[in-house]
Parts: sequence; C-alpha cells; structure tokens
Amino acid sequence: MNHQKSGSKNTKSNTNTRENDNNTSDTNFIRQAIEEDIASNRFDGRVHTRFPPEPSGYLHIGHAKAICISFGIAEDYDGLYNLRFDDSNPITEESEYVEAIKRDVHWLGFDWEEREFYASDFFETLYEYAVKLIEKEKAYVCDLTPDEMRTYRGTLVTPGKDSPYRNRSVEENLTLFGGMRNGEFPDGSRTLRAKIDMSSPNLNMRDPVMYRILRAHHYRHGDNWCIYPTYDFTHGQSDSIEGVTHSLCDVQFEDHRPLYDWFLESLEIYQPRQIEFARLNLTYTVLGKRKLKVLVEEGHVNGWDDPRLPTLAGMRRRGYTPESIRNFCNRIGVSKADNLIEIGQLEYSIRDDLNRNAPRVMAVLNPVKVIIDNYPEGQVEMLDADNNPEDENAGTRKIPFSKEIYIEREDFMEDPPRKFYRLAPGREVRLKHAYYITCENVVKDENTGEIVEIHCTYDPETRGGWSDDGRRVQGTLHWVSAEHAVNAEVRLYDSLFTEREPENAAEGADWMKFLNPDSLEILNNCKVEPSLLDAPPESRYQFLRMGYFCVDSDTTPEKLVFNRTVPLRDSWAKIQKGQK
RNA sequence: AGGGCGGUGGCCAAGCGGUAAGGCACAGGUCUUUGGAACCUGCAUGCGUAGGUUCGAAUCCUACCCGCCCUGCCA
Repeated sequence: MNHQKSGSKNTKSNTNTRENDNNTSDTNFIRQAIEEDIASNRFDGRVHTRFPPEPSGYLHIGHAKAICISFGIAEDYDGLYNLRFDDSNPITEESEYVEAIKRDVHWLGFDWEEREFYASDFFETLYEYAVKLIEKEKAYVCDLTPDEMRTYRGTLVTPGKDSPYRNRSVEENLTLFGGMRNGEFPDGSRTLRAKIDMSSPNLNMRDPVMYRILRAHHYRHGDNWCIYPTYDFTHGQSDSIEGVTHSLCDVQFEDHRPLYDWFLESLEIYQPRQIEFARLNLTYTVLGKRKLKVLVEEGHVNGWDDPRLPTLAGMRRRGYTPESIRNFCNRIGVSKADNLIEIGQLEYSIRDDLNRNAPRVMAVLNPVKVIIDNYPEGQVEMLDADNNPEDENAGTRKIPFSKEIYIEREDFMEDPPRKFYRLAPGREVRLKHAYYITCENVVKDENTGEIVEIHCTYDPETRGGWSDDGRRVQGTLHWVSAEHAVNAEVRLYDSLFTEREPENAAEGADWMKFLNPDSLEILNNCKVEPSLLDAPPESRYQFLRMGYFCVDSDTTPEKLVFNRTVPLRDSWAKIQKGQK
C-alpha cells in the first residue's frame, strides 16, 4: 500500500532535514480520496492544498497537524501548497499574528514559496461575486436585526421562515448592496444573505449571511471597506481563486460543505473539493485559540511563547524540534473519529529525536559537594567524554576533573533502600568518564542535619571509568568539577493542567480551575560543565541522566538559563513507586 | 422536522467479504560507563449492541445504543 513518495520532492529551500519516518501511516482516507481523484483525472490530476489560518492568535500543535496533513500530502503527490490568511474579520486580526504564523510555519519546515495569499486581497472579486448572485436572484439585502434573524432562523427541530425582505427586486438589492459598500447605512443595520432554503434541516443553508456592515480598521486594508464577507462566503471562493484542488479542514465544517458547494455552483466557478478530518486533542492541556488567548491575556502564562503552552512558539522555546513535531503528526494518523492523544506520545517524539541528535553534557541540578580526600590538591585533569554515544561522528570533548566536585543530591543516600545503585556510605560508584569513587563519610550541618559534604576516595587505576581487574560497579553518576562549574538557572515544567481532560472534567465550563499551580519550578543553583558557557539560545542538550534541556532566550552573558524540554524515562522512579 | 459525522485493545490507527497491521503505553527479559538508548518477548477468539445474508462478516443488510458537531452579522 505504498503511494508514490516522489524522490524529487523537497529539493527546494527546506533547510531542515526531512527524514522519512517509517512509522508514518502512509494511507488514510484523505490520501485515498486524492488518489481516486488523480486516477479519475478530476482536477487534471493536480494536487494543490492550502493552510488557511486566521491571523488572530498563534499557531499551536493542532495547527501543526493540519499543516502536516495539507502540506505533507501536497509534497507527497508532487503538488503545491498555499499559505492563506483567512482575514475577513477585521476585529480579531493583527499583523503581529501573521508574522508569527509565517515564522512558525517556516520553522516547522514548510516553504510555500511565492504562494502567500490573503483572503482580504480577494475582497473586490468577492464583491463582484456577490453582485453576480444578486443578479441571479440568489442573494438579497436583509434588514432584519440580529435578534430578529435568530428568531426567523428557527431552531434545530423547527424550520425557519422567510425574511420579509427576501423578495426584493434585483435592482433594489443592487442599489442597497452598493449603498452598504458606500457606507450609507449604520453598522449592523443590514446584511447580504444567500437565498437558499429557510426550512433546510442544515441551519447553514437557512439563508446564511454573506456580508455584514462593519466599520472596523482592517490590519491590511485599513478603512477601505465597511462591509466584510463572512467565512462561508470567503473560504470556498478563495480556494477557487487560488486553484486549490483539495480543501482539507476540521470536521466542524462538514455541515458547511453543502454551502461551500452551493456558492461555487451558483457562481459557476471552479470548484475544489472539501474534505474534513478530526482535530487534535491532547491530554493535560487545552488547544483552541480562544482558550490559549485567555491564558496569555490573563497572565496565567508568560506570553504566547511560554514553554508550557502547546503553541509552536512555546514548544520551540521549550526545546521541541520541528522534526519531532512532524513525526508526531505522522504517527498519530488522520481519521474522522474524535481523538484524545496522550501527551506521552509527544514526549516520545521529542525524546526519539533528541536521543539521536542532542549532544550529551553533564549538569548537576541540585548539587551537593563531594571531596575526594586522596586526590592531589590543586590537580586538574582534562578527561575525554564522548558527545553522543548514539552518533559515531559526534566526537569527544575535554572536561575538567578535580578534587572537589558536585553530584546530584538525590544520588546519595545514607540509608539506601533495596535496588538503590547510587552512592551510599562504603559504596563504590563510577563517575561518568572519570573514576570509581568510594564514600567514606559525610559531614552534616550541625543545626539542620543537612548533608553539606560527602567525603570519598578514588581509585587512580580507574581513570576514564574503567578498571582492569574486572571489578564492576552498579551505579554511574554524572558530576561537575566544583572549581570549573558554571552556574545556571534551570526551569522545570510540568503539565499546565492537573486534569487529563480539563475541558470535560469541569461541571460547568470552568476548565481554568484545573490549572496546575506547580507547572513551573525554577532551580537557581545548578552547576553545568564549562563547555556550555557560550551555548546559544535554542541549542539543545541531553543533561546526562537528567533529561533534555535547551538554552532559553532569557540567557544573558551573566546568566545561563535552561529549559527542561522533557525528562529522560526514569525506571528508578517506577521502582521507588512500587516500593512505597 | 431535526440534520451531519463518528464508535477496532489503556491512547491513537490500519483494515474496504477470505479469518484483527503498526505506533505509543504497559509487563517481562538481554545488553549497557546514562536506572537513558538499543534489542527480544508478551499484550483484541475480539471490531458499540442484537439479529440477518454468506462456505466465510470488523467489512454487506436491518434495528437499536452511545459520543461529537450545528440555532454568530466568528472562523
């Protein structure tokens, strides 16, 4: 069941490496439909898709799914894809968002070349289309107020009734619609409606509004217009104008498809095919621009790029790679069934990528000092450390070792439980890339009882972490030389919500009450190896045994700041849980 | 006088009348200078339910049940 994966694709300006993910489900109902269209020569065998965001917020992982579907399919069938801003509502749209969206789509690894469109650039054509429908007696100017219109529309189970303005003459409608455009009527006083069927069981067909009067400044066209087309009168025609063949969208628009087709057929213009798929839902978070906007605007997070957010900007800052997001989207598949993807699926995708590609480095997040009593005072050795055991070409680097080092506080226990393989009194462990050390005793703070120093001895014969006598140690610890350590701030993230389905768990609609108060933990006294000193923002590392981290944009020459992207899988934590 | 769309293991998802792919998760095990990774093994006599057609049904038919979406001059 392999559809053609063109060997010549992606030869353009994609800077990201596009690995073929062999977990990709290479068949789904959309691809099947497209293959049928190619086989039947509908659209002359062309495949041309589009991604149509409204510039009213930032893109999130749900948009990434839509982008990967639309753009990924176009690439796989040697087709084209457009980026189109669906900007027919001046009230919510801003240039800031179009810039952010373009940045995020590029970052994801897609290049729409010169095919960047704005629905608002089609306003003049759309206006002409509207006139054409009036002339064909398929549209009329309606003076009903919003409340009246709602009443006339009927309900889910009862038919609506015709507007008293439904049978105005073509001439009157033309005059009135021209007047609407020329600003002769106040906002909201009239609309242009499609004349379809007020008794249709599909509410979208009960004479939907095509144009409303709205004196609002459009971020792109200023005050040129005081009437704006609605989504329904804009989307299909934009697809048509752009030559799109397959208009892939959310299942929520299934009910709109008859209207999408009606406008195109009535207008007698080129008619693309709309196909719908289920939107992404993720556990322990909320998706949806409105909700994300609330979190940002009410200050529950620090901006659209807060690393806890499922926005692409936030995920980028968190340390996610574009590849990992694309692979995630491929792995979860496409269908029309409601879905709730476990956040672990996303974590798997980033670990999978970073494990293969992120350089290893040592960093101690919660340090405790270890003094090696028999190590010569003042001596410093530069030890070899491999940069990535998963990558032969990653090379090695030198790391300094000395008499005083830091290790992770939780890597030592005075009274260790079963299966604790780390440092404890009398026990020998390996310091990664360095030596075997044995714990001799500990020094505690007289008042608090907290361990302040651990005294050890090392075996000089185990340089590099090997011993010739075949002696084996159970544990291997990461460490940083105290004298050479660089201080850093490390930000640890937990899920934004405490509920698996915050939107459904609430009795009412108060998903906000499930915000996790501990979603951000800041560690201020972390010690990282000196090679990290000049690491640029967004560079990613594996902190050995601790997880994947990336340099945050808050980093300054005085202070290194890291974000934990995701911890390593931790089977010790599981054992501990089992022991309790 | 409601309409539309869905229901295959814990979470996704193939399947398209020939005897339930794959991924994540989970459970064992091997290996290991990351308790990581990798590797091996296990994990639906079952496809919303009940009937029917058929040599044979997740796939076809009938009825029923459940879930989601739709009553903006948002998209």
